[in-house]
Amino acid sequence: MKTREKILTQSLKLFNAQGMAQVGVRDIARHLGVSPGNLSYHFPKKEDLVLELVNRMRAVNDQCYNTYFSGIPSLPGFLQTMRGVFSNQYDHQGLLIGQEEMRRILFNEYDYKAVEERRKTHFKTIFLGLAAAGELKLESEDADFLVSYMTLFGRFWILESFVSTPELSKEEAVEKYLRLLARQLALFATEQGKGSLNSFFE
Amino acid sequence: MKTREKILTQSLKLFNAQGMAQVGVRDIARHLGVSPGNLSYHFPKKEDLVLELVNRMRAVNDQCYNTYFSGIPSLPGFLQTMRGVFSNQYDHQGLLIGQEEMRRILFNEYDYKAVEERRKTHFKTIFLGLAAAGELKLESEDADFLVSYMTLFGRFWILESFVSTPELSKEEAVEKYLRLLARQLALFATEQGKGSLNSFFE
DNA sequence: GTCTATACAAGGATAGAC
DNA sequence: GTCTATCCTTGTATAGAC
Repeated sequence: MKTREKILTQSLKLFNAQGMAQVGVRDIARHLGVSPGNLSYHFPKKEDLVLELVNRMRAVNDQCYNTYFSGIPSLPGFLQTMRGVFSNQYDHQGLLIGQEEMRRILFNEYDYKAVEERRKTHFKTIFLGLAAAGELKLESEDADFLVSYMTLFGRFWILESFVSTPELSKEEAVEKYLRLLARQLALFATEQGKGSLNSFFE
Repeated sequence: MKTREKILTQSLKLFNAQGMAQVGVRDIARHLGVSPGNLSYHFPKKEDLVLELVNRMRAVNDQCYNTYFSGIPSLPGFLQTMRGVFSNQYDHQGLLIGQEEMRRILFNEYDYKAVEERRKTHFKTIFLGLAAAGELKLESEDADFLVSYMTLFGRFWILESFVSTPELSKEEAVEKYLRLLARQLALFATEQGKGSLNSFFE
């Protein structure tokens, strides 16, 4: 494996274990048996390293969503998609828990506002699609309400999990929050949708 | 005002403006016209300073909840309480946004698990009280579901607000997330409860 | 292109004089 | 209570070996 890849792999491992702020470039270098300066060569700033990891996480998430959009809208399909997303988020917990740092970096890098908007329309499309498919029954501003729920929940379930129930395994945590999400969706589900949800967890 | 108080006031101001990680002890000292060493005298570690600010925030929050418990359970009462809590959280945004740092500190300081449990039973008591008062209609595990919702939402609405809509003023942000909370509660409200909710926002 | 060694700046923390 | 001086760690930059 190339050094660059090794750095990324090892960094993520350390970030997940100790948090971004606690892991210094010297730590990473030591774990790899290379010099700190070598890190600087591959990633001039620690930010660059983090940004690369964030981009990879996002790429996997996007793939999950794309798979969803390539099929027929359904609640089980959506939950399966979110299971993939949650699992991926869990694998990058170190980045997500270091919220502040990550936010600062992304803020400088992207048109953050645009990314946020895209995220929202994304979910709105999904929910309206589920309504059209007869899975959800959405009145007046229910779709926007669900979008608000989804953006907050989808971003912070993992932080909540670590704060509230740090003893859970990855599978347990993902399933727990997937069920909470399903329960929320059930509040807006048609009879058909409720059947879909029940079948998903069997 | 004693130097100790001045330090706390100024620190919070700077933390809110720039984030905990971005504000150094030297910055705080310079803004106060005292030496960095003087800060160390009053707060040996930066952690100690943060911890004191967190404790004060919590004290105000507890006061909000105590006021609620001293009255008759009602949805408007609860929302009013949460408006106070949200407002207080907003005033301490710097601490809450520096999630990682704060969590590390609290983890060492308290029996964190116990605090989390207390928080949950707290909300459960509130929701069961609202059900008993005829405001909410809770079946089987609805109460636990709402508690899960409330702990996550109550902790992360402010982060979500800054990520998602950083342009909002304090009042706008607090009202926005208070309405989202109300909307969630409305999903479990009795006819009486729905009336209560509507009256609250008029 | 890849890596080591090393220097520098900035931040938290401490000791000791006043 | 307050200050100065100093130490240690961490992120960052670069000169130069291979």
